[in-house]
Order: sequence, then structure tokens, then C-alpha cells
Amino acid sequence: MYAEVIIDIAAAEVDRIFDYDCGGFDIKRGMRVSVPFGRMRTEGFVIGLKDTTDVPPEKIKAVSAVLDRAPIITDEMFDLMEYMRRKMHLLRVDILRLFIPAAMRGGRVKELTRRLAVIAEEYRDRDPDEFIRKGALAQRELYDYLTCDKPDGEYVSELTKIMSASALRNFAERGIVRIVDAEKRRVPYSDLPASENVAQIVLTDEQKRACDEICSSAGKTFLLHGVTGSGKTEVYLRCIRHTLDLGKTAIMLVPEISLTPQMLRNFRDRFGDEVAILHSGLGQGEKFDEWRKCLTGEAKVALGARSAIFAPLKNLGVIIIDEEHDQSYVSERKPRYVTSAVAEWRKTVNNANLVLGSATPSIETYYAAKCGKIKLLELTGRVNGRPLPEVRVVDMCREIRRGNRSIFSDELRDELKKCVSDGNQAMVFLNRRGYASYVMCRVCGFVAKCERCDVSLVYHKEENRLKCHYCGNLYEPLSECPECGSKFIKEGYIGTEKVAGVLAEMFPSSGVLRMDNDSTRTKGAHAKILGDFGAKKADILVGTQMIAKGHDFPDVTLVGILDADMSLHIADYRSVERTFQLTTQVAGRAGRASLPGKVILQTYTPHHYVYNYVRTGDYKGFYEKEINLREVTKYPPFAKIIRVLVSGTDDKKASGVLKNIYEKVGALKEAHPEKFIYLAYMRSPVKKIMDEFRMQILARLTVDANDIEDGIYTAVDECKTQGITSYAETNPIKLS
DNA sequence: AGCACGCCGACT
DNA sequence: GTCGGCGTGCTC
Repeated sequence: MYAEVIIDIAAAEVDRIFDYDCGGFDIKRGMRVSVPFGRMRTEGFVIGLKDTTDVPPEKIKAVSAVLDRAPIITDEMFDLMEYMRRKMHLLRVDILRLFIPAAMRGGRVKELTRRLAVIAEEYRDRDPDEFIRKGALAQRELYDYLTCDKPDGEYVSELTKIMSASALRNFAERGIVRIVDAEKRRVPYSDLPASENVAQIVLTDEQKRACDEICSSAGKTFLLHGVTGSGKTEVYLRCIRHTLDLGKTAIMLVPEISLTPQMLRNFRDRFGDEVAILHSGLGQGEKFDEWRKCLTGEAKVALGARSAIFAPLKNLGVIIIDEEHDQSYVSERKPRYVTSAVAEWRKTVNNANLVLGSATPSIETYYAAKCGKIKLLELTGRVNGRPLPEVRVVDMCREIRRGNRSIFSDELRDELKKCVSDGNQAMVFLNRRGYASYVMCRVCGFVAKCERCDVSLVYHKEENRLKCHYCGNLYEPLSECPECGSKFIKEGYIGTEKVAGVLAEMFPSSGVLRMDNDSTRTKGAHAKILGDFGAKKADILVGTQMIAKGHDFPDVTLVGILDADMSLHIADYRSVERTFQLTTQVAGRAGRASLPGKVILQTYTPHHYVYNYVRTGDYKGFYEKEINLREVTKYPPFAKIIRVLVSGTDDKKASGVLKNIYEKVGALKEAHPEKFIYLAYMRSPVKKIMDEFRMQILARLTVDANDIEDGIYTAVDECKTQGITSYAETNPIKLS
């Protein structure tokens, strides 16, 4: 018997099938094996078994160990691997690595069955003084922990993190603690149905109709369009409940940021132990446990961020993607994949339903719904019947003309004062972190730039350093211009750090919290800031788009949006859409409970059409305007944009590779000119990052040009060169 | 990813 | 003469 093995090394050269002799092991497809590879020993995935091989016998080596007792990769996932390889041109290893938790790789989890420590029956209700000597504090602590906190036992691996390992060994030797096979542990099913009575929420007619539509279908895709507070989550929960009742399983995806404790509690309340949580905040061990619960069928619902779409659940009945338009569903790093494409695939093979939910769907999704490709379900009212907050658009040019040069308009300042003195809370949104976005000499125009990247530096006051937002490099702040020696240094656009400072001065007695990439560096900082604000330890929360999503603060009555134009003037066909989504989302934070909300949106282009639709909360109006624009200008969904990015430290070599790819694409255009709307190559808008020069090819194709799209991806594969990174992406979310 | 093979410059 | 630079190629 021969095993077809994919070696666990992420390199294009070894992303092939290697045949190994099974060596008498009972190997099944989907298990991992340890194999000799060249002069080393590596892990590999068994993707198939066969009786004969074409490889000459002298080359064949034997598997040296089997790492799993049972397959960890299901047949569905192997099919998905094949699909992703064809469609997205990814390496098989990279895909397989996405499917399993990191803890499984590199022998970090040696045994598939984990060891569980339980207090032995005969020691359970005895006086510990009889068998633990007086000074043995570690033993005493362990005994108390296992009898009181973990009467059902605890994993040895977890236990040794917080308790003395030697005390545990001592107990095990004396028979006080029994070490049992974790696989045999029964799930306590008993307490599960109890929580159903917590809240018997009565659905609105719209919610009920949406639930009925979804639950009575199979193999369909839905867009659930509903404003903030329209009760989408309740619809999701009901659909999942219904799916479980049918004996099927469910995946629910949310943007990482929305995985708040409330959300988790919601799911735990409804689905108890049947829900597995999968997200990056979990420790490796925890993640492994949750993932295994999915694989063994112990869990029926997987709740998590993007990567939870790969949860190893069998018999999927429904997949839900909440905040469908969110950028976090497109992976930016190494294996680049689009979550919705994976979801669509899993939906199809499982004959499951796919529910895309959003208050501000992406134009492409709404278009698909309008065309009848997917089914549109709408929730038009808010569950509490509360009107959407009033949005006031303030012209900042007018403020300047009137002599107000501060970052706040008079109206926003007055409202902030009123809000705080009324004992309410406010949120101030600015999508730019740091203190000042660039530092410029007023005499000669010198702008401080990063040595390694083609971007200007941002001044961070707390650190008193100039910082590069691309590579993180820090520089000494400038007191004078290094070019001309002048002391007239001007600070550019303000960031959240400065706003927080100004507000702290304006409102010395009310706390001001700041939430952005810089203030949430450390683990748990996130939860702390939100927790403090929720507990009203501060009256004002300043932040970037981090504050825009999924948090309910009942006492927030005012939302200030500074410089809403920021995302508007980015040279990108989606910039208007993004501005609409972002501002609408931030605006939705105001007035969620009993108090009415107000939003003050500051802009230098108050007459831009997008603000009209933001003001009235008119998604459909915005959509109509935008879709017309896309149609006449031939942008998605009426075209497909392919971007090829090539980068490397060697500028010449990189541009050589780009030229090679461009020639191949040019040949494609020659053969099918009617499929190309646009084709060009150029330097990337950010010419250099981390000392790597970046250049790109942009192609705009007709929507039916799937073959050309694949041709471009193939051209990129064929031009892979040592030391040069290159990749293609379709409808990229950013173009920098 | 590793590691060997291989073909040109400055050292004991 | 040899030690060693890292370019290219192979691993069932």
C-alpha cells in the first residue's frame, strides 16, 4: 500500500504529491504522518492511498509514524482543497494548514486523545488533611481546585499551566488523582434545554417571514438586509435552532471585532455545549479543543471569525455571514481567500442555506439580490420601534470661513458639552490613528518619510516618535527641518491621539477613552476599553473604525464623525461605498436604548451625494445611485478587476517578472480583445514597503471572462521567481 | 524548508 | 593551493 502525501512545507516546489510506502501502518486518508524527506523528517498529510506507484522503487521511502488515530481532514475538506487550488491558485499545504488549528502541527499535540485528571472516587469526599501533609500548599491547592472547581476533571495540559505539575504527579502516583482518556469523557447534556426560557422574544412579522423563508429552503443564498437594531441576530439564532432540530449543523461568521462577550453568551445560552467558538483570541489549546468538538460532532454550531468557515462540521444546514460587507472577510495575508466564495462552495455541496446579513450590504451583493441570483429578505423596522438617529451634516469649510479653525464644529462642541452635562455618553469617530499624519517643513516643504517604505511618517505623541504605519519603524521627532534647518515644522492631519488629548482638555472632569490600533496593542486591551466605557468610567470614547461595529452602549446619545471625507477621496471604485458603510455604521451607535440619538457628521464636501443618503439612512437610494455609476463606468459588478502585485528588494528583477507576466497577459488580450476593458502596468501607489519595491498590473475584464481571469492567475504562477513575491487577486479590497 | 552540489574570489 | 560565498536543484 502506498500513501499519497502532501509535505507540510510551504514552498511551491514541494507542493506535489509524494508517494510513501505505508510500512505496515493502518493509514487512512485525512491522517497526518511523519515521513523522511530528503535528509530531514517532516510531517505530511495523507490525501490518498493506492496499491501501485509510478515512482521507481529505489526512491520510495516508508512512512515512519502515524500522527493521528483517525482522519482529521474530511472528504468534504479535500474537495474544498481541490476547489481552492483551482480557483484561487493556492498551495495545497497552505489550504490544509487553514483547515487545522496551529496546535496540531509540529508535534505540539502529541497524542490525539488528551489526558484528563479527575479526583479518584475514594478520595472525593474525604478530609484532605488525612492524606495531604500540612505544608504541602501546592497539593492542597490542586485538591481544592479539582474537587470544587472541576469536579468533572480537567485536561492535564490545562491543569499544569495553573497548578504544580509535581503535585499532580504525586497525586497520580498515590492514586488520589486518576488520569483518564479524554475521549471517553461524556458531555454533560443535562443542563442544555434549561436556558430556553431565558427570553421568549416575540418576533416581528418581518423577522418571522425571514425565518420562515430560510427555514423552508435548502441550498439557497439569502441577503438579510436590515438596519442596526432590526433584530438580525434573532433571525440567525432561530435559523440555527431550526437547523439543529433537523439534525444538521451550522456555521456563523462575524467580524472578529463583533465577537463580544455578549455575543458569546447569546450563543452559549441558546446552544450550550453544542457551540464551538473559533477565533484568534483563543489560546492554542482552547482553539484545539473547540475545533475537535466540531470534528467529533460534539459541537453542532461553529461561531467565529473568517477562518471558522473551515470548521470541520459534517452535514451543514446553514452558514451565516453577519456584516457581510465587512472587509475582514477577505484575508490579506499569505493564503488569500475570499470567505464568501468558500461559504458558497460549502453551501452548494451540503445543500445548505447561506445567509448574508448586513445593514449596508456591499453593492455587489445587493445587485445579486436585485437580479434574483440570491433571495432578498428585508427587515425595515427597528425592533423597539425607535427611529434612526438624526444625522446632521456640518460643512467644515464654512466653519473655517467663520473663523473656527479647531477640529470641532461649533455644533459638535455644543452638543458634546450638552451630552456630557446631561450625564450621557458620546463617541467620536476619526479613521486616522496617531497624533499628526505627517510632519512637514513650512519653509522648504520637506516631509518626513520612512527609510524602508514609500510613505510619510506619523507623529505619535505618547511615544514621542515618528512612526511608519506600514513597517512600524520608529524615528526621532523633528525639532528642525533636516533639509533647510528651519524650525517651522507643521503638523498635518490630526489623528485619534490628538483628538483624545483635545477632548481631555475640553472635558477635564469626564474621562476620555481612546480605542485604535495603538491603544489595543496588548491582549485584552480591547475588552478593557469597551468594558470601561460600558461601565461609564468615561463619558467620551474616541476611536477609529474599531468603534464602529457591533457594540451596544445604551447611554450613547451623540456620535461625532470627524473628517468623514477621509475614505471618500481614496482613488478606488469602492471609496464612496465604503464611506457610506462606515458612516452609517458609526451613526448606528447613537441612541440604541431609551434615549434618542444624534449624529454630527463633519465634512469638507457637504454636498457630496453620499451624505444625503447617510443623512436619511437611505440604503436603497444610495444603491440606485451607485449601481448606475458602476454600470456606466464599467466597474464591479459589471466588470471584474484583476490586480497582479509583484514585489521584491531587487527593483530590476521585480520589474522583469512584472514584464514577463504582462507579456503573457498581453497575449491573452491579443487573443480575446473583447474581454478586456482596461489593461495597464504601473508602480503600485505605495512604491516601496519594507525595502521591497512594488509594482502592479491592473486588468478590468468583462464579467464573463472567467477563462481570462484564470489565465492571468496561471501567468503569475508561471513567472514565480526566487526572491520575488507575486500574486493575483480579483476585485481587490485595497489598491495600495 | 533544508541541504548538497558547484563554480569563482581572498586567505594560511 | 584551500576555504567559503550563495545560486540552482532535489527531496517519494
